[in-house]
Amino acid sequence: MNLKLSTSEENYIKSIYHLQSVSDIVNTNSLAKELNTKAASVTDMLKKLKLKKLIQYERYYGFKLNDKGTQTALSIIRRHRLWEYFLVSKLGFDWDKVHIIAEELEHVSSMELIKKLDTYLGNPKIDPHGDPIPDVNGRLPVIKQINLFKLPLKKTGIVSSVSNQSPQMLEMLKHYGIRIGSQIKINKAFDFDRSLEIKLSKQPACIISEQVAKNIFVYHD
Amino acid sequence: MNLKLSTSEENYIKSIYHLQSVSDIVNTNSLAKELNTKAASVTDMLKKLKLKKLIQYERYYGFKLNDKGTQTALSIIRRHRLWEYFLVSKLGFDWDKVHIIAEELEHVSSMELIKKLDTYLGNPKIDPHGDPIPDVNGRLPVIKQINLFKLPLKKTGIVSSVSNQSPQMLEMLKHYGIRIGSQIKINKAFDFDRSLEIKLSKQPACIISEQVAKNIFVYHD
DNA sequence: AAATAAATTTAGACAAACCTAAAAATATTT
DNA sequence: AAATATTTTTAGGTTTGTCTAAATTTATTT
Ligand SMILES: [Mn+2]
Ligand SMILES: [Mn+2]
Ligand SMILES: [Mn+2]
Ligand SMILES: [Mn+2]
Repeated sequence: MNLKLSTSEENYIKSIYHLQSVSDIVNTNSLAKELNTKAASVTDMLKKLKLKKLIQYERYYGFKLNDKGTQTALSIIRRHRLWEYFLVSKLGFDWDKVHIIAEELEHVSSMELIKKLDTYLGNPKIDPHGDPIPDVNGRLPVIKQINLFKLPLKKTGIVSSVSNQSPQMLEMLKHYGIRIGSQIKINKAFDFDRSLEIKLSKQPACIISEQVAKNIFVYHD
Repeated sequence: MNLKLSTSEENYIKSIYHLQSVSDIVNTNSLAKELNTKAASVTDMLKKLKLKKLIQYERYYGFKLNDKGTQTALSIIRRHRLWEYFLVSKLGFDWDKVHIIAEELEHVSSMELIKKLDTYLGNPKIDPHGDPIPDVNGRLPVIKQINLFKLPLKKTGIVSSVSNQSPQMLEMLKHYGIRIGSQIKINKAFDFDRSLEIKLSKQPACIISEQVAKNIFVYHD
């Protein structure tokens, strides 16, 4: 039995992982929808993944990743997010364009490549969408992120994620020059409309509305 | 019929191109050998590539790339060599390790990715093995390279290729700090043993033997 | 407790890419 | 010109990953 996983097998493993982290009920249909395929194809693949000892699976009963499967998923997610980070920070892609490309790059199998890429990028801990990047051992860094409103005045935070990723929101953030990784400080909080005057490094201060601010999360030590 | 080429189809196209550039006699068997596959599989693929109008093919008679096929090949080679350049110049891989990895990366299909990668790398013209990188329009840059011995004294050349790529040779070059793309100048040529005193930017001058020098090719304007 | 609905699995097929073994075409000896 | 050798193609299979349609199991109504 082949040790190396195919692109398809990897995509299934990753999708199961994601569905599991969102809800406990991971079933054949939801997985089929996630992967743009049919329930019958999912069943076929579940049998194979069970044979490869990556999932627990009893027919009609349900399925979930076992330890080996979880580790595998984390390693694929690591590759995916490192590539996303590369595409944004080095090649200058907008963060809403990188997912589809990383979906292909994540399947390039060289261990050495990912090790060197990680070093080259400076061992980043969060990807351009604010999601944590698992380390070599599959451990997810704990990112103690707080809502921008909870950041004390005049204290520097680093933008770690944005909960609304609609094109409209991304357009605004781009206009303000706010990105994942940006250093941000609150100069003043206005009670009247809960707007905030913020200061980003190398940029003049500006004011953002409550609607924008409440979707921004930062971390600080 | 699917417009996008599969990884396999791309590998076949690229191999045909390479065999054609080496010898006129490109036949089923040589292609099978090049691709580590069997003659029967090659015949199957030749039919498909003909259907996709990438090759001229008459059974028992022979085959070759047509214009569309040649352009396709050059575009794959462009991706391959840009990735090789990236792996060496940015990630610090040794040049003898990058081919296998680029063999996978070349199949990632985003046009935008290659455009941005090219810009990021500074539009390089030669890959780490000294091979020319086709431009966006599939044109191969003409690299007027000369043997290091032909480089006039005190004139700067750029190392463009090395004809001996044995591990022993690569080890020596690494020790001297000589790489594809290095700026190199000849300070003095010794008649006694035909050794050369050379000067690389940011390095003290050093002397290389005739055996080493004769394998080094440079280009200069 | 039936009846009905929903979810899941099986049965059977298909395309892509590969294989082995045999047949057919072409090339080279004798 | 035959005989032999080489090259290439076909015939028929396999594996992977997909599909539709039908069967089976489980869940929800009535
Ligand atoms: Mn993927
Ligand atoms: Mn992401
Ligand atoms: Mn390849
Ligand atoms: Mn190369």
